[in-house]
Amino acid sequence: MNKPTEAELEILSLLWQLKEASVRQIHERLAAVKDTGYTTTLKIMQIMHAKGMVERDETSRTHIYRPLVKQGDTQKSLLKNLMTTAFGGSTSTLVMQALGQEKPSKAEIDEIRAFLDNLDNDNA
Amino acid sequence: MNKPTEAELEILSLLWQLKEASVRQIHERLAAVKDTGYTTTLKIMQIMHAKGMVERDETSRTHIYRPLVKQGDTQKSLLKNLMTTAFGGSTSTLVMQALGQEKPSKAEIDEIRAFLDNLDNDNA
DNA sequence: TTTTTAATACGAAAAAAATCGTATTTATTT
DNA sequence: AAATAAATACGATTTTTTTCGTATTAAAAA
Repeated sequence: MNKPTEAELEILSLLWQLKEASVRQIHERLAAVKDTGYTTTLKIMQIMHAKGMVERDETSRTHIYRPLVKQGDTQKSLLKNLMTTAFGGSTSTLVMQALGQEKPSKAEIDEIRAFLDNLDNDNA
Repeated sequence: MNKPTEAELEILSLLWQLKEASVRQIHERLAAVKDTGYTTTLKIMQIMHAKGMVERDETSRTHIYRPLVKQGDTQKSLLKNLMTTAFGGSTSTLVMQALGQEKPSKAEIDEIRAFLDNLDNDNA
């Protein structure tokens, strides 16, 4: 599982969200946020395709891209990496930093509580 | 707050842990894990110094480096970045992924519970 | 049909990051 | 004192990532 580059991740993230998209669709969203050229977006998506991170439907002239790498897997590996490099391996430090970031809603908090209860049961 | 590169982060991480260290000390730990040359480590630490990420005591021949960027701040900004790019901004998804990674101990779980309780109080 | 617009392909350049070799200096050992 | 070892400085190279220009092709509009 090869780590996506920063630019690749931005695009992957949009693909996960949209399920599928053309280069132009992706580019428009990127351009709304950062200053970048169309062919740059195109090229990175082509590279991702060459690497097998995405597939594309070429039946019509405008190719439609879909993510091949699973969001969960990528999240997992990036988190693991960050955990060891920046957090000295401490799960709880990472989790608390994340929670402190911006207050999650009550619903989210409860969701996490339930998750913790489950973990705890397994422990006992 | 400039994002450290991957190689810089590895070194920073060791510096946070050790509080201070010579190039050789850092290099030995790095070399235990990955295949890398001494001058490479040196060069990166010099670059970090030039960028103001670390300070160094040059009074003795062997320079002693100390981190200038705070671990918490760096963690925060890296997490925030990861949260938006890979997690579509969802705190709870990130937290649960992290928790699922490898089971935290009961102590850690309780620590996180307490943290959640606090958050929840503020909400109410 | 001609022109214009919108898409991909592709290579090359630019920028960023990492690696390494060599010179030089300082300390330590013989 | 001479030889060896261990450190920094620094430039150059290599590798990786990002950006972009230009050619070509296909569709749409005039």
